[in-house]
Parts: sequence; structure tokens; C-alpha cells
Amino acid sequence: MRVPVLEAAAAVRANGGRMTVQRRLILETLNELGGHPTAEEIYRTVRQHDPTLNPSTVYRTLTWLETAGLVSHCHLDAGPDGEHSERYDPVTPVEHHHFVCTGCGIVIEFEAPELAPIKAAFAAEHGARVERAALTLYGVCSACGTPSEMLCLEAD
Amino acid sequence: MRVPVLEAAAAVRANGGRMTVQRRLILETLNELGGHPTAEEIYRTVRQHDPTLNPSTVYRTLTWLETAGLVSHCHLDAGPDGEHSERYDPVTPVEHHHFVCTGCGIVIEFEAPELAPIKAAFAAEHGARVERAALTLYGVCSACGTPSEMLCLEAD
DNA sequence: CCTATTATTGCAAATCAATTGCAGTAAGTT
DNA sequence: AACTTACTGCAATTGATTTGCAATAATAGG
Ligand SMILES: [Mn+2]
Ligand SMILES: [Mn+2]
Ligand SMILES: [Zn+2]
Ligand SMILES: [Zn+2]
Repeated sequence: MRVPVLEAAAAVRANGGRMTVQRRLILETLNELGGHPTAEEIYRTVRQHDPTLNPSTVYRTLTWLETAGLVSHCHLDAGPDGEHSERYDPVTPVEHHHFVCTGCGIVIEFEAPELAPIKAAFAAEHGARVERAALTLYGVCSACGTPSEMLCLEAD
Repeated sequence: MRVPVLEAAAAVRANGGRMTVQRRLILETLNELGGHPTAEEIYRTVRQHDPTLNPSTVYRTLTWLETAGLVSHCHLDAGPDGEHSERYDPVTPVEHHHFVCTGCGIVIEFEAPELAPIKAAFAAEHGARVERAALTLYGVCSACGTPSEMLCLEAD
């Protein structure tokens, strides 16, 4: 369970918001899905539990959760055709980053404390304040890279 | 001049492509603009030189230049409202990265050779091949961070 | 230089994700 | 239980990008 529903309720309440059945359902779906789902994937899953829930509610809720600091989003060139997509992601206590396999689209998370000096160096050199870093590595995962049986290329 | 038009012509020719007046114009516009323009900004500029040139030609040409390895694109949460936008960027001999000011939206490029060990560490740990890294730093640039005269907040 | 081939263009229609206005519904308050 | 108003569903809308197709023009060959 990665998005604490109880904390979310508190955060919602704190801003004069309301914890509705739809919001709870979307939070639970985020936990259920785990990975880095798109808004549309979240909608498809949520809809199985409540077919009346509307896509716009999903978008509105995700935006809300983001401003409340409970989820974040990132742009990944993932998906079957490596095309761009917005993914939603529960916020973690420490900043994390992503590896995307250009073969199968799998997303692997990792931490990179070594990024700190890079941020600091840029800040020092440009007199800027660096608040956040988004690092995405693109490459081929071990499964796709191992040509055993040519797993990746079993197309036609 | 950052996109070598002559090389582009060669690259185009090499794939059975044709160097049209439209493509040349778009290449020159990329050089003229310099920064990290969106497809729409490119279109607006190009249109000043040739009002008949169509947006779809801009999109098709940019896609083509990208597969030819002459330009790349990146997703930045830049713009006045910090909203997501696709930016086009001439490819540089060495990989470069971006800082985005959340105040004014300025994009500053920088190189980060210190990223190499991070890539290597991930590759070693996961048995993956890492081909490319996209790092984006978000923060406040020196101009926006200096509260002299409250330059940033001179709104209403 | 002229002609044939076909990649590329302009145009309009189609997609697609995401947003918005509004009236009805329901969460939280008293 | 009644009240206030945040939130939802819905349908229409937006805005960026894509696509089908007939016309155009870049290149190759003669
Ligand atoms: Mn993640
Ligand atoms: Mn750049
Ligand atoms: Zn893979
Ligand atoms: Zn700034």
C-alpha cells in the first residue's frame, strides 16, 4: 500500500476538501496497480469497481492528489511504441528515478544520491536554487537484452 | 548554426528522401530560434517566411529529423504555467541536460559527465544496457531567486 | 533540357488526451 | 434532520498531433 488512504483523507480535509467514495476508490486503485499507470489505465481499473465513475473525475482527482503532494507524475517515452505518456506515481519519502526499457517498456525505479553533487554544482555555477531532479535512463532490460530464444523478436 | 543543413541534406538523401524548400526552411528556423522551441513555436516562425507552409509539414519534418538523428525532443514542465510541453532540440555531439526555472520557464543546458557512474551502476546491478540518460533539474534561476524589486511577483 | 517516378506537401477531417460549464448529488457541519 | 457547498457525471470543448488523399515538385534517367 503505497498511497496512505488515511493520510490522504487528512490532507484532503486540511484543505477544506471531502473524502468521497470516488476519491477513496481512485486511491485504492493507485495502490492496487502499483506500477506507473497512465490516467487512462487508472480509469479502466476504477471502472471495474464502479462503472459510473467518470474519466473527468479521475483527472480531477489525480490533479488534486498531486497538489496535495501525495502523487506525482512523470513523462516517460514508454509504452509499446516508445511513445510519450504521462504516468502517475505515488510520492516516496526519498526522491527516486526511472529506467525505461525501450524493448518491453518496463519501468524500474532506483535511487540516485550521487545526483546531489550534480545539483549542487549546477546551483553553485548558475546561482540557481535546484529543488528537484528528474532522471530517466533509457536502454534495454536484462530480459530483452538476453537473446535466448530471441524472446523480444518473436513478432510475426 | 546548430543543425548543419548540408549534413541534413546528406542524411535525407541517404534514406531516399528529398531536400525540399520546406525542410530547408524548417532547419534554418531551428537554427534561428536556437532555444528549445515547441513545434508550434517553430510553425509560427516558419510561417513568417512562408505563410503557406502547413503545420502538418512541421510535425512530419520534425519527426523525420528525429529519426535521422539530427534533432531530439524532450518533455519539459516549462512554459508560463509550468505545464508540460514537447520541446525540440538539435542533437549535440555530447549528451546534454536541462535546468528549468519554475519561475520564468527559462531552460539552461549543461553537461553532466558525472552521470556516467550512475548509468554504469544501474547497468551492473540490473544486467541492463543503458543507452541514454535524460536529466532535468527544476528550481529557481538566479534572476527569479533574487528578490531585488520583487521582479518575479510584479503580477497585478 | 525534358520526362517519368514517387516522395512530399497542403488541406480538411479525424484522433486523442485532457479540460470545462453546469445542474444535480452528497460529504461534512450544525 | 436540515444546510452549505465541494464534488460528480455528463456532454460539449479544447488543443495538439495525426492521417487520407489528390495535387505538387524533387530527383533520376534519357
Ligand atoms: Mn516511480
Ligand atoms: Mn537542450
Ligand atoms: Zn525489456
Ligand atoms: Zn527564472
